[in-house]
Amino acid sequence: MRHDSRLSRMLHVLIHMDRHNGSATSEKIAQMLNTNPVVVRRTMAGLREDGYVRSEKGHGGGWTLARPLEEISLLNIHRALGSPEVFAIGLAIDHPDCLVEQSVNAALRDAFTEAEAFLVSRFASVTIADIARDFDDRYSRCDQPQGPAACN
Amino acid sequence: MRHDSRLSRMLHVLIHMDRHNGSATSEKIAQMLNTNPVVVRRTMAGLREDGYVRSEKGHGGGWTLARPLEEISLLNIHRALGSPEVFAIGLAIDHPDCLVEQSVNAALRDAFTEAEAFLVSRFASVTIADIARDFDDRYSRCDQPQGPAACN
DNA sequence: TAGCATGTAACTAATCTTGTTACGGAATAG
DNA sequence: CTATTCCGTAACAAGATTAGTTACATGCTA
Repeated sequence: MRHDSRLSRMLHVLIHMDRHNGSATSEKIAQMLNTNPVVVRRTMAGLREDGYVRSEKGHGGGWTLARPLEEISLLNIHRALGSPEVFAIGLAIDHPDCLVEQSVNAALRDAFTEAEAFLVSRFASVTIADIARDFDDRYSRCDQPQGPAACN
Repeated sequence: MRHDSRLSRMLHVLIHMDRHNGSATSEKIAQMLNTNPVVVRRTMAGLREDGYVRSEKGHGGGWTLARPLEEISLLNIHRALGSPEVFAIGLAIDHPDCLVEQSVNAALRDAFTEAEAFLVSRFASVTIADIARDFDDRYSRCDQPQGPAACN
């Protein structure tokens, strides 16, 4: 079962956009994510619709942040991506009328519903600015001579 | 992203096996799950290795419960299935040396780790007998004349 | 108006899971 | 001891989903 890494990727992009503060073309972003411009446009479209980024055409165009990172939570981005399915494990619906299946699914549904509520509240409580601050910490530490080799 | 419904299906099967208490062939189970015998054997193999069911070859063979449902938790079955990935959302690893990616992934990993711990403890606290009891409730209720149409 | 950048549809490729076929081995009935 | 039944497993085919790609239209700016 393959992972959906769009959330991780979008957070990555938004922080880079903020720190480099300027506009970035889909081409540039695609290089950053090891993918291609069309995929970037597809993915960023949701963020634009929800007002977190803006896109401009023509010379000097590209993508820019529409709001400060303090005002964007992980949940906001999750939703902007269409609230993709969180779990890779799901319920069987082979015999919807079977009472055994109903009991099994009710039990599993309870557990997954609670776990998702937990995750959602966690996502709501973290802003991208929080993550960017953590990045600043790492960066200042690795800026030292004895720091890690790669700080791109 | 397609769901892995093996957990739900295996719980379903185990309860049926217990309530009908006798052995069931892969063929029978396959019919119950709208699938085919080879898939059943593949999936049940893990449960057998962990000692929850036994399989016997030849005439009158098939699958039987090796332990009472009281002693089998949802977590046991989850593990017997190889502890499949719980989440459909994952971390991007396009640039492992990029400190921004590291910060993003650290934040996401924290959230997912906690959510998974929650789910695991939930799974550990529910036995299949608990679910079977819930089934008994539903069954006794629907046994009434005014109950649901299908009580297979 | 030339060139750059996004928007989007349509198609291709890669991947993953499930379903299927085929055959081997073990147990049992008769 | 032989035919039948059933599991075990490998190997292959089919189906579904996602990411990647191509192509072309639109819009903006110099």
